[in-house]
Amino acid sequence: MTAIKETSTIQENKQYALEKCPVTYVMEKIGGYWKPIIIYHLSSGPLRYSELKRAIPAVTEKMLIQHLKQLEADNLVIREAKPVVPPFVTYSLSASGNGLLPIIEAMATWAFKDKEDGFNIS
Amino acid sequence: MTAIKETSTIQENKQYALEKCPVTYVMEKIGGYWKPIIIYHLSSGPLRYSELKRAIPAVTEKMLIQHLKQLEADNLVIREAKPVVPPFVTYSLSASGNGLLPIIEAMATWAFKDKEDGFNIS
DNA sequence: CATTGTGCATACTTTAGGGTAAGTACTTGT
DNA sequence: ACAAGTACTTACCCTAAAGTATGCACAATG
Repeated sequence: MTAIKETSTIQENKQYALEKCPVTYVMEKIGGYWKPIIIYHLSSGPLRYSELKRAIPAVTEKMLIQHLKQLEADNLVIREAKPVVPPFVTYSLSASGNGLLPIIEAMATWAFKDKEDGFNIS
Repeated sequence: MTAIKETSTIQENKQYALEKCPVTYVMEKIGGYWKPIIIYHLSSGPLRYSELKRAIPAVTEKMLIQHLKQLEADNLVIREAKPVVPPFVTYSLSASGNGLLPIIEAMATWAFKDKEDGFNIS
């Protein structure tokens, strides 16, 4: 993962925001471009790595694996690997990851309504 | 064959994600470092620009005004200026902006629980 | 007459994160 | 022999968003 420079105000401010703001906390966990999409795809059941890859064609392998690793590190998804060859790895949502689904749904509801109402081109 | 890149994949992918994913849509609106914090501070009532500035000392004026402008453009906050000098400008949440509060609350609940459960190394 | 306080604007720099391209190890199929 | 499929890894590049620094117009205050 990208090495973080410990002497940047960006990081300091992120710390501030993380403590002050639960939204930022959540963002840290699901804020990557593909994370919510991955979570969405896993919400209907476990998937293999290659299944995810095919389900989200636009994502590159690097991004997919990177986000999966982060999600795993944050205990949102669970990785299970069978020691066979060719490899057999499945990803599924953890309890914590499942807990995000209502939030995502609430967002979807808001987004839908906002898109409707917002015919106001200012 | 001067292959000048006129379209970035980042933008293409953002488009993809925006259409496919309500979370990304919401992120686009409240995804800035300071936006949720601004919204939080406005949730208890309208504030003047300078009051916001003092309420969130860590934010720079550029970021504050930039995010306020974006929030205004997205119809999440309402700017009201009195044509007096010194200027008197207040910001308040719009109906749409208020609609975000339940989401933020849901996030707060999740974040709180996640922090508790997850005394995970990281 | 210089400072303070309002609410911004704008040029320049940094950095975190996303993207590209290529390689790895191992086996099965042709 | 070689391609294809599995699940990654690594080195490097590019950009959008965040940050730094400064300036503006105006009035009241010391």
